[in-house]
Amino acid sequence: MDVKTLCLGLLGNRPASGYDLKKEFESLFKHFFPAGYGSIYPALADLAASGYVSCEAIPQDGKPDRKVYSVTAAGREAFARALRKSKPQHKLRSEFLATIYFADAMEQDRLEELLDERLAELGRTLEHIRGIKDRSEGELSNGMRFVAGFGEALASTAAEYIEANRNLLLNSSAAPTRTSKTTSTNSKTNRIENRV
Amino acid sequence: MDVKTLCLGLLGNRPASGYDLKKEFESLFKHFFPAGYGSIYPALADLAASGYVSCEAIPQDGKPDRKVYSVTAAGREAFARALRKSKPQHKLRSEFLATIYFADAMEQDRLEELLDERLAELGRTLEHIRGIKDRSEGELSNGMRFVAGFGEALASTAAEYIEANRNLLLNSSAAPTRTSKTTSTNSKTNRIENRV
DNA sequence: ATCCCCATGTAATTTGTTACATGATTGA
DNA sequence: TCAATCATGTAACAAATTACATGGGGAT
Repeated sequence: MDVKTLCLGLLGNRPASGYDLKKEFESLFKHFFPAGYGSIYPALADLAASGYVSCEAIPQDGKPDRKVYSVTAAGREAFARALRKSKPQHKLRSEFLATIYFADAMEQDRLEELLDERLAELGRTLEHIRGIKDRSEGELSNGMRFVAGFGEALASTAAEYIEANRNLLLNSSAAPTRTSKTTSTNSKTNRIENRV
Repeated sequence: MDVKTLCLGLLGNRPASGYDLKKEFESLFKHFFPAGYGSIYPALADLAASGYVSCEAIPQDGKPDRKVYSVTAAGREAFARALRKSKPQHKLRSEFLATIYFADAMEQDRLEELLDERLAELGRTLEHIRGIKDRSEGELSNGMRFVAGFGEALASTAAEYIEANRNLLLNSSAAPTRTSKTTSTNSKTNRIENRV
């Protein structure tokens, strides 16, 4: 499942131009599968070359032709095959965590800065996802809702974890607090009233 | 912060061979910064060429020389600079979520299979992290504990979310449930009380 | 016997990111 | 006037993954 396959899948919902697809990537896929023009345009060219999509060029004035792509029958089959293909990955690559791993070798200020920046980013992610959910009330499919909720759950857990445990990086006592109902035994120390 | 920088940082704790570093990547970094020999060996060669590490080759019989690398003063400075460098990224690339996004176009069996496989993987991740924590009781630094706890929190949230919402992908009613203490009131609808 | 651990590396390939290249229209 | 939106693409670069290449020793 690469950018190419994803473009093919999105075109299955409705015909679109590369520019349109970029906007879709910016909206729902942003937090778990970002893609830029540099990936999308070549992907569309490849799909067209494989016969999985057809392209209609619509002339416009002042702008390059708007090239609208539609899935072909072969394209639909190829996408269905891709969905059946096993083992979709789920990969995290976090320079943030890698950096925090070396917290001992860092200055407090720098540490605070990193944690705050990450919290801010998580806040933006949450806003973004909620914005999508609000704006498109009834229009989301089950898959879309599931995915949006998943992103929301992960981002809020991450934020809560950072808030609950940042002191662990500054002082040198205490064990990590799980932001969860199972957190159990942190009675007085740092307990989080949490929830989950 | 790439594999090269991470190797440099790890060598700051103790001298090691490429083989040793691989094992460290397999342990604590596995879930957020995986790296294979194909990345590690070239990284060490680069670091040596830059003068950030020195190498001592220890002859062995039947095996290739064991090459043990140690950080130099220049290497320590370079690593400290890297830690001060701003904006460490935190990137997720999930084919899993991308696939689920198209849940409507998939068969139930396939969907179940994907969810179960993901849950199994999350279970393995949790076991892995807890194993590390248990095995190295007092030896973990604050940074390491924070990172391990972070991974644990994310993985368990993901697992709980999938379990709580898989029905959403099968039936066609209901809104996503946030895996949260407030989940409670799913009285008649499926409404979620949620939110952070 | 067979598999896993030890131990190193190179080369090809894949994928994606960033920078480059162009340019009109619309709204603040 | 300035920024944003619309609209497409190519080329260079970066980074990591995978496959290739080799081989002894020890445990089951």
